[in-house]
Amino acid sequence: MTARTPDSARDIPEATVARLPVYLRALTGLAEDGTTTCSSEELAASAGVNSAKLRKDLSYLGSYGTRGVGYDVEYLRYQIAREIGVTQDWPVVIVGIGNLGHALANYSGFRSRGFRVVALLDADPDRHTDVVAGLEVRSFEDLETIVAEHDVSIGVIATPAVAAQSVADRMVASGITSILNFAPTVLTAPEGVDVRKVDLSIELQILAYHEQRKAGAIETEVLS
Amino acid sequence: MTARTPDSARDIPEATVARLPVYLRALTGLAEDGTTTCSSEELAASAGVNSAKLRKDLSYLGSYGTRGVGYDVEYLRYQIAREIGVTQDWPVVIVGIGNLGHALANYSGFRSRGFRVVALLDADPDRHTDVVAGLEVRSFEDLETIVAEHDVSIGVIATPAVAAQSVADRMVASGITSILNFAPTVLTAPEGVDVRKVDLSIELQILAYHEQRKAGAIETEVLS
DNA sequence: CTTTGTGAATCAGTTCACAGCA
DNA sequence: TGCTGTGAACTGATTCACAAAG
Repeated sequence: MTARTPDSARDIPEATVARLPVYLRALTGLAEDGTTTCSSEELAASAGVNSAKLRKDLSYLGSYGTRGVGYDVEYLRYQIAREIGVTQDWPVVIVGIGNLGHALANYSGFRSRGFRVVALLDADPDRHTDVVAGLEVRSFEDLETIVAEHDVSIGVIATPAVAAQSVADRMVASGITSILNFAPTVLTAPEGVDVRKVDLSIELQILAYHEQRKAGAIETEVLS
Repeated sequence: MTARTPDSARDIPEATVARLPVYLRALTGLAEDGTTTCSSEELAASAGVNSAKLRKDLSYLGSYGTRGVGYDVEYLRYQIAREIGVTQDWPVVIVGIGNLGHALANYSGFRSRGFRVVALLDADPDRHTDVVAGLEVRSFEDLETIVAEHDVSIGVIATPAVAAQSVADRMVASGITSILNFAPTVLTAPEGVDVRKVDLSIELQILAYHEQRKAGAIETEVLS
């Protein structure tokens, strides 16, 4: 056993991991503006966080700044990209090519950030003639073949809620170990398989909650 | 001043607020299955959380359960819906009718959860002839009129990143106080305006980070 | 006897404030 | 002198474990 855990084996807090992509995007923006160096204050402003949090977050990756100066934009950008793992190319399959699946297939932000959509699958044979984002929509039955062929470890679910769990089960069986779920349902997956969800209507409901309280506060003000 | 803050003025932790929509969905599912009563254990399982957390969350709303028995599904569902504010109808405008805007306009989960899309706006005149989800795509210039006419307080941004901040500014100026941002950029808004973001590629990047570490762990195992 | 509702304990995340280095 | 990197203090969220209620 070495005294220090080597390389990228340090454990980074979940909250920090969730912000690294934001910093990466901010740094890309600064680089495009021709900025070569930035302080924690400037980068924090572009990323929409406070500078103490930014510095603490970066400290989990290592000491990539220079005291009295700041950070080299390009160097830091590379270090964060490497830490996240987006310097390599991740093949991805999307299952469920309805409105949302369409939008995801065409989303350029995946391609530009190290993700390559290798296949679009749908259970409905009527969709198998479609070509979306330059890819033919294929049968869900082809999942195993595609996963094996392209060594896919990340799957995206954009099916209706009722189909989502069975799609997830089949993904796991075929060897996928990370799932991004857009279907409005809770998925269960075995230990070792990561599931993240994006729920469009939940975010709106959270806004509605706060909006309702604003209205309440105004009423209270008027009454007082 | 009363000793106890009245009605819904109690303050509920942010983490709890974010889970209430999940409980609401789980309860709707149970109700559809014909379940009339459930324990915290059962509801927690449907929502994908542990039962202690569920009970603590519900305790912020009030005492809606019966000791020794559990919760009445329909009654609890209504109480949570009321607390979130989705018993009323929230008019919403969507700006940016590209692939994602299309998908959002057609998303049935909004309608069924108390949100009514009253207008689709786009800056591109070529899109103004389109009809999406039964609504004509209108000019972004109509924003103020529509917000005033329908008393809109929630706006959804699905434009490219470069346009997002100016759309947000214009929304705020027109009276919108809650914004859901799908554009991959950090928005700034004045005090009193809530902004939430949904970033499709950030979620994938978080999965990639964990996926990369799994691969690393396997390598370490092989070496040891 | 079962299951809720909740103080107390624990754990994670954020902010503060300043020592240490360029 | 200026800005990073980080212990220490603080704040918020989660989990535990049990008293209170039906």
